[in-house]
Amino acid sequence: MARAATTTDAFNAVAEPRRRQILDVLANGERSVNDLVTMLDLAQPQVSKHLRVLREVGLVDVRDDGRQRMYRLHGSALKPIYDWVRTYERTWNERFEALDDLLAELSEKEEEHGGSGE
Amino acid sequence: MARAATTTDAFNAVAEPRRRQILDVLANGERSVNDLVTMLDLAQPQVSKHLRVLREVGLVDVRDDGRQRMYRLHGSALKPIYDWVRTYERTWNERFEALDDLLAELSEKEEEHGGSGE
DNA sequence: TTGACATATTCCTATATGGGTATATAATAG
DNA sequence: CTATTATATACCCATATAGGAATATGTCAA
Repeated sequence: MARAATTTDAFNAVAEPRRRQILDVLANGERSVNDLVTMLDLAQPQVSKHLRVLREVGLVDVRDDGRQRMYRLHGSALKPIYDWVRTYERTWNERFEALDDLLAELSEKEEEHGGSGE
Repeated sequence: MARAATTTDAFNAVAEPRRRQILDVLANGERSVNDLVTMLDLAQPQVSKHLRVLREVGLVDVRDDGRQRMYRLHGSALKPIYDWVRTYERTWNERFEALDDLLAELSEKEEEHGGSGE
C-alpha cells in the first residue's frame, strides 16, 4: 500500500506546506484563484489542484462569482487536528516532562526490585 | 516532484494514523517495540519503521534496555502543529462563522449593486 | 558455542503524489 | 460570432511511500 491519499482527511491535506499557506491566506478572507496565484507565487494549475484537495476534505468552500471562483476557509475541518494535538499540550510543558522523567525512573527501579541502579 | 517525505516534519509524520496511534500509546508512558506490536496489533517491522519516522522528526526518544528498546514520547515536537492549528480556533466558533457569512453576503450585494437577490 | 528472543533493515510492489505543460471548460467583452 | 480572461483538468514523470516477507543485528540464556 502507498501512503494514504492527501484527500483522506485534514491531517493528510494539511501536511503539504503550500496548502497550509493557502489556508493562511484564506484566513484573512475570501480570495479568487488568481489572488492566490499572485500572493503565493505559484502556477495556476497547482493552485487549482491544491484547492481541490482542500475542498475534498472540507477545508474550503467555493462560491461562483462571474468568471471567478471565490474560495473561503471552512475552519471547522481543522478541529480534528486541533483536538488531537491539544491533548499533548501538557507534554511540552517542561514541568510535566520532568515529572514524566521522574515517574519513568521510579517504575524502572520498581521493576528491577531495587537492583543495580540505572 | 513527489509528496514530501514523511520525515520532513511533524505534519507529514503525523498524517499517518498508525503513527498517531503509537504516539497516543506513548503518551501514557514508555513502551517497548513489542508492547506496541501487541497493543496496536501491527506487524513488528511496520512498528519499527513507523518508530524510525517518528524518531527522525524528533517525536519520540529511545533508550536501550537490555535487548529491548524503550520508546518514549517527545511531545514538544508537536508544538509547531499545535501553534499552527491553534490560530484557527476562532474560525470554528459558530458565532464567528455566522459573522463571516453575513459579511460575505453583504459584499456580494454590494458588488451586484442591489441586483437580483441570491 | 548454540538457541531464543527483540528489534532493525532490506527487498519488493502498487499507488498516489506534486510540479510542469498543454489543453479544456466557463464566462464576459466587443 | 470571436477574443480574452479565469479556472479546471489531463497528461507525463520522478519519487516516496506502507505493507509484506525474509533476513540481519543485537542481547541474553544455557
